[in-house]
Amino acid sequence: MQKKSTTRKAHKTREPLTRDRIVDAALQLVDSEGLEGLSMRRLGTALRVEAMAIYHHFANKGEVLDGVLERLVDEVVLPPKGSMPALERLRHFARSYRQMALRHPNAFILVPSRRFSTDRNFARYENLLETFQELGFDGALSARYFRTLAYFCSGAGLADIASRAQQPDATPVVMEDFNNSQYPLVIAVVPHLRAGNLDAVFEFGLEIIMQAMTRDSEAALKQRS
Amino acid sequence: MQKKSTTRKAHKTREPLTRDRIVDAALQLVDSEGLEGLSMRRLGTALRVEAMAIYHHFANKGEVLDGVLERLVDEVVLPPKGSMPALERLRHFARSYRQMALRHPNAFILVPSRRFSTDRNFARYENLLETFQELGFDGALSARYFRTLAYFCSGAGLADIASRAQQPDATPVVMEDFNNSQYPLVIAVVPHLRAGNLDAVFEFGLEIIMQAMTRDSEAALKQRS
DNA sequence: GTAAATTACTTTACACCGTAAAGCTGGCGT
DNA sequence: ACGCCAGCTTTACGGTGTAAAGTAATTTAC
Repeated sequence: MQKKSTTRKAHKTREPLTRDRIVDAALQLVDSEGLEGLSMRRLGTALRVEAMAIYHHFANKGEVLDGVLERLVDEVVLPPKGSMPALERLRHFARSYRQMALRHPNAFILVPSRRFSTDRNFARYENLLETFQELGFDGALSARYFRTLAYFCSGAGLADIASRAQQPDATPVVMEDFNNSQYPLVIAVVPHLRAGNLDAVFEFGLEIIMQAMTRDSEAALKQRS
Repeated sequence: MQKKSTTRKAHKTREPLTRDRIVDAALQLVDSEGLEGLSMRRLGTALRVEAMAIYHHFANKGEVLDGVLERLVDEVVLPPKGSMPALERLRHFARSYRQMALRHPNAFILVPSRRFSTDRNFARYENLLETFQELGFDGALSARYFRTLAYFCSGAGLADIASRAQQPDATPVVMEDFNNSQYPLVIAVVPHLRAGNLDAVFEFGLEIIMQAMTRDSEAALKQRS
């Protein structure tokens, strides 16, 4: 009752602002310019509006960032219940999480650092936890595996982004006189951490967690029957 | 030759600025006020100096942050080579990493998000990789386990910090009408993720990685002999 | 011993930031 | 027809990082 239909109202004036349009523009700005490139004034300019206009839709900049965050987590998909075994669904979830991170390297930092407890997000958790329940895990074990998977995925997202980001100022680690340096083990490892190999590194770690879950799931389901 | 002894010079004037003193004050400021509480002017005030004085020791604010970052990673200890088996040393390293995160919740975000490739840091990597080598891992496997452990630890640091941070504005998730809500699985899991239980959650995930390393190490060392 | 150079810091200034507060303005309900 | 008010703009304030120039003391050069 307090909010009228903002839908069909722009008939001859310009398109009015909406939370959606603002968050769209904000995410686009962050994707292209980086997190520090997002200012209320720049965001206003992108929307052909004065900065203060945004404050009629969001209380402050933090709320805009929360909107962007919500967009990001919405991109992560857990396959629907019947589509594949529970373990495979979790594996897809983890991969989807990582793909989201790589699509939004500048914005991703928001995900593990900004806390958000919206109702919608609780629903997401509930969905995920159903999958753990299918594996036979109780609350304690679900909590542990949920966090283990989340730790791994968010750490991988951050680290991979940092690995891929080539900052122009930094020394490009010239291999010329680095090859016979004092750090032979580093040299042996570096090629395996190039951008093209990070997928395999991620899959390696993910597999370790998945195998542990498989074992515990079999034990839990057997005991239960 | 270009830098004279800046050590004994303050005989009647005040203590002169040094990079160390600046980074000290910066870390202290971040610890007590948060990352966004660190500004060049506030940092100057803390050092009883004008903000611009700092620029005679650091090119810009980013370099100061890099200094703080260096301080943080210096707090993480890998036990010396003879002190205990390689696997135990890595376990201690992981715990030490986590403890550092919990000691500096406001500054920790710098660690997984800021890239830094100082010589000193390469030396640290080399040290760590020696431990993996002891386990019989080649470059590829070292790379994979190194990253898996790092992913897990940095993700855990971030998530635990976010979990512990109670922001005063947020709804304190009133359990009154939440208990018989639509999210029973969330309710079953939440108590296991309270601050007091996060140590156990971390150890759980760490153990999964350690056990995988143990298996692979035994296989690698056996094959080698 | 004096002049020049260097070092360590301050002063001033600029363009940007988030946002509080007040002003405008056109379409709507009555 | 009138007033309201949602949606946007204007102005302003105190903060930010830092470029550029100024100042004072110490060190160096001859």
